[in-house]
Amino acid sequence: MLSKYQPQQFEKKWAEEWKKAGVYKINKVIESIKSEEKPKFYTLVELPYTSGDLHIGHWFTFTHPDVLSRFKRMNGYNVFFPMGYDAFGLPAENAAIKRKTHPKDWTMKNIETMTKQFQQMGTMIDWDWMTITCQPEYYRWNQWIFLKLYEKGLAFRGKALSNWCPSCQTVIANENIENGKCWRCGETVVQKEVEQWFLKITDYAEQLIWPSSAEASEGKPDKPKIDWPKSVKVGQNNWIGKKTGINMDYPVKGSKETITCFTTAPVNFGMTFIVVAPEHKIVKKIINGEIKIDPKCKKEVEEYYKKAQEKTEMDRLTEGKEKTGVFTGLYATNRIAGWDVPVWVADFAIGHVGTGAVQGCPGHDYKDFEFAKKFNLPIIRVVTGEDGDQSEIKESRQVIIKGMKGKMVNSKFLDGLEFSEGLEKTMDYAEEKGWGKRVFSYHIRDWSISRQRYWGTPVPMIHCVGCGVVPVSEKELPVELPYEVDFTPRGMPPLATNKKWLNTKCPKCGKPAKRDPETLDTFFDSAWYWFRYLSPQYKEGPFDGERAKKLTPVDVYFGGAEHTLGHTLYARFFTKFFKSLGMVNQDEFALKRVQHGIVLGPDGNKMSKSKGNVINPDDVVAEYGSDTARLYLCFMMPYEGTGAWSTQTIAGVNRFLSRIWKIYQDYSVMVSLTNHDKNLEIKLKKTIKKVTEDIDNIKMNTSIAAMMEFLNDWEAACTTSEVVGALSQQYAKQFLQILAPFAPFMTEEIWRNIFGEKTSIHLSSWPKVERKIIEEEIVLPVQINGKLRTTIKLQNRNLTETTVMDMLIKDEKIQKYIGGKKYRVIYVQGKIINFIV
RNA sequence: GCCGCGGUGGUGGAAUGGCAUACACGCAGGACUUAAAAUCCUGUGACCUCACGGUCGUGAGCGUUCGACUCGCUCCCGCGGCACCA
Repeated sequence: MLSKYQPQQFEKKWAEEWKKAGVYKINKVIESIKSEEKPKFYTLVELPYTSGDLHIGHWFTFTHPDVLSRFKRMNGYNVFFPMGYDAFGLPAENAAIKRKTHPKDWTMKNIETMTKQFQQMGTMIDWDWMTITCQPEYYRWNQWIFLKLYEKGLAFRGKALSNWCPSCQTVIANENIENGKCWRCGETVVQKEVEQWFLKITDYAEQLIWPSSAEASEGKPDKPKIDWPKSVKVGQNNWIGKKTGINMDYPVKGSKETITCFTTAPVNFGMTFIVVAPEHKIVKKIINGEIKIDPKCKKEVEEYYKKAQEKTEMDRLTEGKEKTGVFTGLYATNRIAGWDVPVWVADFAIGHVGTGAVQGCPGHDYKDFEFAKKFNLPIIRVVTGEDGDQSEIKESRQVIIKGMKGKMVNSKFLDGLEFSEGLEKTMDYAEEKGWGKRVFSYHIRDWSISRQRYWGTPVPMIHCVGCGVVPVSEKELPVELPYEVDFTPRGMPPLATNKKWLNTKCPKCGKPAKRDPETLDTFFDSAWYWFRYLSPQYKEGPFDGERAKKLTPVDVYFGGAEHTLGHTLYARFFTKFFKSLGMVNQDEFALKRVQHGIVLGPDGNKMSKSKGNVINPDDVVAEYGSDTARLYLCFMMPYEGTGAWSTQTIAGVNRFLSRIWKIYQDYSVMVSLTNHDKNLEIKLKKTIKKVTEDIDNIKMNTSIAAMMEFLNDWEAACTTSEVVGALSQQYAKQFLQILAPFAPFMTEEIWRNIFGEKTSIHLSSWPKVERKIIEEEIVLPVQINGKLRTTIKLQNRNLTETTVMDMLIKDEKIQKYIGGKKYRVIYVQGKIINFIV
């Protein structure tokens, strides 16, 4: 009697068996790196946040990496696929406040439930090898790294206008603002001047720029190939925002002042005014009387400055697009064009962007144009070379924009030049004359890492009245995060409320001093965690350098696209910093980056409790088992894709596994196979090849499709040949092996119980891939004038054109098209034949 | 506005420049059943045709090619990122 496919009967059993036998022990990986017999493979998945809700999206994220890891292991790699949790952070603290519990208790409980759910997945993760960022064993090294950064001048205390979330009561990073709102709570972010800790990521701006693909491929044979998505590289480069330009100096008439404007395109022959930001030093000097101007103008400037102060930067940039501004009464000299331009104050200029002053070229820039139009300033468009309307160029090198009010100016300066050449010449000229200096500018800003909240790594610094800011000595680490703290929002850092913790002695002078009550941004925690994964218990440093040498860089890093501008950039920054300290010798921490999409609810919406469309992995496992869930998640769409969960498709995938189960049941009753199907064997070899290539390229959906196709053929062969199985045991086992990374439980059950194997299928070696598979028969498409008209069966794909032509010329159908006409033939051996009549 | 990615059946999606729509879902018809579920078989891009067969067809339009979903150019639409960035 053949049994039905009932995964619930054996999945738990194998999970326990694997654990008992230590099939997935990382210790074994660590032992074998010493011998260097096997190549290493480091699979990394972004460490999940301990939200407590494990939803099917987590499974989706982890299944593909698990399949790849199992596959690599069967292919002889020493695979390192560790796990950890991102356990500090605001959501835990907010949840604890809401539930009247403690962030630590809440977090640790979540880790427990999440781990249990994860374990059902049947991943090859070793759950005894974990890294949890909220534990002192981990954050102690955050503090150590912070001290190193401080030592190198890369961590500094600064006062800056910062993004402040009034609801979370903390500073948040630029990268974590979505449409002017806090990424975690959705509250509108305001600007507030706050003193805080920064990391000088700007010092690494140049190093963090991804080389163009041309530069990257410029023969560096010793360097490994870095394969990151274009979207990430381009996105990060835009964020770093390196621009070449020039700082132009404009002397202010009747004073010793100079206004410097940064520009990437010095269109000085179209420049008709200057705008300075309200924060500009010129404005301060006007207000304090250092620069004398017309009293009426002064009054207007003062009022405008006051109004601008009341607005946050966000208000200034978002409220309407209507330009505002006032004239200062001052003029500055545009020495290149040879005329004076009025100086205005306007809040569309921002103090910290460029030099805080804009040279207004309304003929070339849209916002300058708007400003000029509103305040009736001249608008000149510079036209050179072949640009613009030729008839007007004859009159002058500069032409007024059609329909715009303005003035015409003659200049021989740009004669005969293309526009871009004109810009170059202007820059050269300005530098030569000492009126300007070429500079680079970057968009990226220093990384604010202070958080005025409780649940994070304490900043290992002490504030002493006499000595100032003093670092905690390395020996004193960790500065433990105290449990007893009032962390409800009170407008001050919660740690400051625990006086016992706060008050300490200055390490320098020994007098009473206070600890820094701030905590580190959790992106600090995740900027280096994969190094800690190598040795979670290591006590001599953040990680074991020997292991880092053997196991890093990461081979594939799986994660979300939302971390393009935050986490992955910080992680690259830390890697380069570690390299500068000699701790590692790699430029990039991950050779390949793969980004997952999102599993939507069955209704096509993002899963959320309020919509009631959340798919719980536990329910799926109860209904179909883990193998089906895993297989479905791999089959439903490519890893990068986003799509809805389908209760119908998963039933189809379950059907596929049932059919496999059934076909293997035959082997338990089979005595001997008399009629092994040679054709099917060739199909299997092709399937093995396809599956091997596709898993390597993380195209799990098409590898499953290939296996489905094979099963269809196999079943068909079983009925036609009237031989149970149709495939000898040797090959039936191979098919089971290529399915094993996807369906670890079922394949193990069959491997052991039906084929009687003594060791796990997951420790077996991947079937050999045959490079050249000789097919007994192929079908060649025949085209007439590029259109498919018929096909022809060939004994093999290596037949010559003459042979094929001999066969075809007799064909009636072909004769219908080519009979009596002139034609020529294109024959691609084994692929296609095309008659051009 | 700038940058990046995409547009293929009813649906999810396949196709080193070489048979477009693999695989799956759904749907339709059939077998089994007293009946249903499950399972199995057949069909399934559109249009014309009783049929054999033919025409059209990968967002639109040009182009390169014996041959284009794939390469080039010009548009249209959708998604994502950045942005009063000087």
